[in-house]
Formats: sequence, C-alpha cells, structure tokens
Amino acid sequence: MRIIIMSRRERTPKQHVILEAIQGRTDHPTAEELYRELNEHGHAISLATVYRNLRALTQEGKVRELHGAGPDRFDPTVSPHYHFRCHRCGRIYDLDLPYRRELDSLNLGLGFKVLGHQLIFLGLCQNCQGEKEEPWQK
Amino acid sequence: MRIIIMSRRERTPKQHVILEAIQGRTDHPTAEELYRELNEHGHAISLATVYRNLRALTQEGKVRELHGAGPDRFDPTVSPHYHFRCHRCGRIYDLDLPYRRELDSLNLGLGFKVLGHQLIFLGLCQNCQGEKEEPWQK
DNA sequence: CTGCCTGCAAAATCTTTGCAGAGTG
DNA sequence: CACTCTGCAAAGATTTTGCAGGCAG
Repeated sequence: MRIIIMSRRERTPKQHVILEAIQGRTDHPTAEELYRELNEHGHAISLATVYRNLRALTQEGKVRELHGAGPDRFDPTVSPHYHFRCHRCGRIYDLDLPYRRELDSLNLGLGFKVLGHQLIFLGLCQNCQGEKEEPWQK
Repeated sequence: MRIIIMSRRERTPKQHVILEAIQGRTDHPTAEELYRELNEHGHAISLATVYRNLRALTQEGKVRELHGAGPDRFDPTVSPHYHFRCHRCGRIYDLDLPYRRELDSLNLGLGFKVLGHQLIFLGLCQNCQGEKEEPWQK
C-alpha cells in the first residue's frame, strides 16, 4: 500500500501577483500598500487575501516580515542582509553591507541560543529630509 | 506683564509605580504584562493608564519602545545598547556589548541620514530552549 | 462532486481617546 | 473652582478567521 500525498499547486494566481508586486518594489511595502497598488493596476484582490498570501509566503520562506512602528512590512529578500528604516515615513530599505556572520557565534551569556541577528539603521530617507508635516505617512 | 507657565508635577503617582515596575524587570515587558503585574501586587490601575503613562514616559525619554512580533515592549534603558529577542516567547533582553558608534557615520547611499542603529540578536532564550508547546507565550 | 482559493464580514488583537468623576490645592 | 489624573467604555488600527460561493480537476 502506498500513501499518496495530495498534490498542491505551487503558487495560486493571487499569490503570484502579490509576489511579483512585492518584488517590484524596494521600499518593503505593507499589506495595505500592496493591496492598493494591485487594485490600482487592475488586479481585483481583497485585503484579506493579501494578508493571507503574505503570511503563506512568509511561512514558505519566500518573503520576510519586518516589524516597526505602524503596520508590518514585507521584504522580498530572505537572505541575511541589513536595513535602513526611515523614522518619518516608516519605509524600510535594503542596505548593501556584508552580513557579519561571526556575530552569530558570539557568546551573549544568559544561555541564549543565537540563530541570527538584525542590524537596522534608523534615520531619515531622502524623501523625508525636507518634509515638515505628515509625521507618519503610510 | 508676565507669562506664568503652569507648574507640572514631575511624575504622577501611577506613572511612578509603572516606571518602578518596568525598572524592576529585565525582560522588557509589554503594557499588558505590566498591567497584570501591578494589579497582582496591589496597585489598582487600568490598562489604559498603563498605556497612557508608558507613552508619556517614552516621549519624556525615560523608556524606549521596542517593536517585534506581537505587542510592543518597553525598555527602561534609553542609552544605546543592543538586544536579544527570543523567537518563541517574544521577550527581549539587554546585551552587554559595546555600541558601535562608528556605524552611525557610514555612508549608506541613497541619501539616507543616519541617526542611530539597532542590533538585535534572534534566537531562543534559556527558558524556551526545552519547550515544545505554546509557540507564542505573551 | 471535491477541494482549494477567494471575498466579505465578523472577530480578534493591540492601542488610543472621549468623557465624567475623583482628588488636590 | 481650576486643574490634572484616572477608569471605563468606545473607538481606531491592524490582522486573522468563518463561511459560503466560485472555479478547476
């Protein structure tokens, strides 16, 4: 006797456009931003579906979730790298710095088991350096 | 004629116990955790007041807000330092590593104005290394 | 027909806010 | 009284979930 594993589609249609949309941006959009962009570009899709598929993609390891003030953002690059986060608009950008793998071997004490690290620079992105108002644009 | 500036109390009673409570912990509690701890220890206080005063303390620069998966956490130490975040329980601990001030002078390109950086190690804290269940204890 | 995917609306989670009453001087 | 601080409940913001209908094999 044989156990047959249910076949599962690699990628649903909506998941595909979501992945494409996120990969087409460098500012690590929020679910809401992706939802708006997709609908403005002719893809009828609900916010729930955006959230659902972003979560699925996260669990599959296709995208990474980033937390900060305000809504979560999503990063299409999952290999270890560092970020810059704009304090004003909340956007997050990838940086082109080498990942310091040796930091993950440090003994930090307290019995911590280190699996990785994040380095996030904070400041103002170019767009926001002249601005006075709208302290928290989404 | 003289402009009289209203005198303002340095610290309200509730704010004081909140600050004391957070300073008595090393795991950077959430508002909810502080709320529970205080009420269990005889301080009648509402969750709204905990949030309100944590926000006030943050704006005063007395505590720092930390973001991650799940609710925000609060750090009683505001001088620059690094953190360890447990992937399972979400708790955040201070690390005793020197702050690399020189990193804030790097030119990261894209016109970023750097104000500081965060280094966060991810992994499992001692409590969570043996555990199998309860993947997201608060 | 069977099962996955989606939209919609409701629920859930986390946080802020309006308002009225208590406390202080 | 004038003012701040607080609790309560409601509202807000973000994210997840139940359910029914649609579509593909």
